[in-house]
Amino acid sequence: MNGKKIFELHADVCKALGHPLRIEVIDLLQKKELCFSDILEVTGGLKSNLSQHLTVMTKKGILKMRREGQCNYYSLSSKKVAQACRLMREVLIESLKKQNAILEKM
Amino acid sequence: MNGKKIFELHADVCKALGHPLRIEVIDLLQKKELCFSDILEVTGGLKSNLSQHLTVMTKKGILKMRREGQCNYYSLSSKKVAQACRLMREVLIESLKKQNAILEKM
DNA sequence: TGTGAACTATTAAACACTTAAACAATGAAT
DNA sequence: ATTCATTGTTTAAGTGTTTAATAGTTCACA
Repeated sequence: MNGKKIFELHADVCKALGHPLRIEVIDLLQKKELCFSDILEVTGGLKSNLSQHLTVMTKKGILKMRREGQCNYYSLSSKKVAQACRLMREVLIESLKKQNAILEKM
Repeated sequence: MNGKKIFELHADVCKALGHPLRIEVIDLLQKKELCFSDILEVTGGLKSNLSQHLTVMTKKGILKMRREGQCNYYSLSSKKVAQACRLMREVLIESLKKQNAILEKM
């Protein structure tokens, strides 16, 4: 494997976290597996769009899908996804706090 | 704050991980702070390009920058960035293994 | 055969990436 | 003080990628 190839694959997986709707879905699925229409009900928006985003996340390996009867159930492929997401949320919070502190000094 | 606003900000921070060069930089900075030209030497490519990627990461709060003498030193804003990145790398590895297992069955 | 659940295809608009060139800011040499 | 080299940053243009919206399709099953 070319030395840079791993960075491409890694970035590709990370990219799957880089959309508000996808973050919201990961947040939802932290608690438990849900089917497509359950997710749609919470997130709102178009079915086709949600479907596309779920497909992206599944292809990149951060979600798993299982078909049962007429419903498609989605879940996180690993707890590590939720952990990584939580860590990045903390990075965000710290960054917002820092910005705020700077603003208050002005 | 609008309920969805946090997802946007969160996705924005995650998006900063979604590029091969930026993953490579995070990998490098895990060990220690480095100055621009050190990073450039390892990653290769154009300096203007690297500069832009570093600026993005700094603005999104995942890197810090410090000027010393004629050099700009970059470092991770928090160990959490490295941790999150490592977790996502593990998610990738697991996903690659799974794909491989599927291929071998064929 | 009709219905509910979800996926796929298409396209225009928005956004991100690369490249090259111009532009600071600093420090050293004359 | 002036000039030069070094170290990056900024800007602008062109290209490529991602996203949202719409419409159409598939599949299971009652």
